[in-house]
Amino acid sequence: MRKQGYHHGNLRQALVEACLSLITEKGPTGFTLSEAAREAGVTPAAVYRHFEGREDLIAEAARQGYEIFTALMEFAYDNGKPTALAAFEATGRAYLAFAKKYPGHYIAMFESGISVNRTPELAATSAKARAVLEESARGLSQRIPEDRRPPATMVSAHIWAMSHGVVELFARNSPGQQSPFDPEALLESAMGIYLRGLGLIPPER
Amino acid sequence: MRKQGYHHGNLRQALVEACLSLITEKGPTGFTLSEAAREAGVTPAAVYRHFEGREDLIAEAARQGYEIFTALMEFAYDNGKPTALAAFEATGRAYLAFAKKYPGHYIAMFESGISVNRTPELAATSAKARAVLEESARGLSQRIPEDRRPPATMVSAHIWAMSHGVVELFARNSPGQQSPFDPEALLESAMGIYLRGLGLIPPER
DNA sequence: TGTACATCAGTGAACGCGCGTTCACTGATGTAC
DNA sequence: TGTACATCAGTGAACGCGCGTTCACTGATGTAC
Repeated sequence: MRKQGYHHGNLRQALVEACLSLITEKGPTGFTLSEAAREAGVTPAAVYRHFEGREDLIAEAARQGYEIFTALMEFAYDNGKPTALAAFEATGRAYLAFAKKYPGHYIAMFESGISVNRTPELAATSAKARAVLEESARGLSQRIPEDRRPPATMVSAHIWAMSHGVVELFARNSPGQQSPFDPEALLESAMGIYLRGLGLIPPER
Repeated sequence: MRKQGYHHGNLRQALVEACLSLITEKGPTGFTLSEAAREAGVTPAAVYRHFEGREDLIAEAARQGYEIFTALMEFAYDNGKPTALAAFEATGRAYLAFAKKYPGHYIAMFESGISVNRTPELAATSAKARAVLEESARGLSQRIPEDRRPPATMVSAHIWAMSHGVVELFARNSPGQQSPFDPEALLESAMGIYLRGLGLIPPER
């Protein structure tokens, strides 16, 4: 972000970071290319040396987000250790932690309207993220007797939807008032009830 | 939307509708006041006869959304008939149906970043909507033995988050590809597992 | 029923503004010899 | 080590554009008598 001479040194990344902080502040469509340039301490024209335009900039922010996201999820999942159940719960917590720690990335990824198929690279990165979630769900659902085992992709979708819903409705100081619930507690309790419903933890605590 | 003479006749509502269709197309911040005026067949200056500006217009769209939403939820809930469980499931389905049928309203309400406390009127309307959801959850959770009964507000929040997550991730042809799941089926199955986890429906189907 | 007049809801011209984008340019950096 | 030169990454001026907002205005409507 700091500029010492005529050459910036790392303008590309500085622009991505300006974009991220503007997204966090004003939403995915609430800022202009010129603003991002200004925040990076540079002329609007300079942006074109690195990106084709605003969309392209946001897409790169999203890509970096998926990169971080995947790493975090993989770390949390830890190849299903110590148990499939614990690993699964850890991914849920990691999802929330990511949304909290990287709000700009999160918005670029899930709220900006940028298509994941915009570039092959973005598609690949996001597919990898999804794969971790699904592998975690698969490990888990294998412990359910085969005849009443739901598809792992479905379980994964359920938890993803729940996590995303919690983030959107309760983790941001979203529509005006702040949340009446602690988002972590909310996700934890929802997952507990859900897993009980799957027969993976005993009905009585 | 049709203009026959010098006077529009119902410009205020026409503007709201233009706003809704633009929101659906381009997102909550992806259109201008002038565009909305144009779509309603009117000069930008005319908008100021009815609204203070863009935000005010969106807020009115959101308010109308909450109005419809509440009515739909109340109809689905039907005072807990025939059973608390059936009524609860009906509200879940109604949530999804609303999001599908009124995407513009839905976005104005939940994605536009318009604070629900912007005007007392908007706050009241949205509180009423939330109340229906909570009453439904309360009726349901009363059937759980008191010593292990979760707070109704929490149950309500869980279902709301799940529904919202399903809408955002799977009901829109959101990030690029269309959904791999039918959103109705996804919500239905998630709610089934969740309710089983609460001990409200038997463990084995 | 007809007329005069007040009110209302729109027009259209004007303004200043910031944006995106292009372009020839220039200062800084890297490298061949 | 020094120098010449190519390349790179930025500048800043220029442009046309559409926006938001204001204003005096005007055409349509409603109403009192």
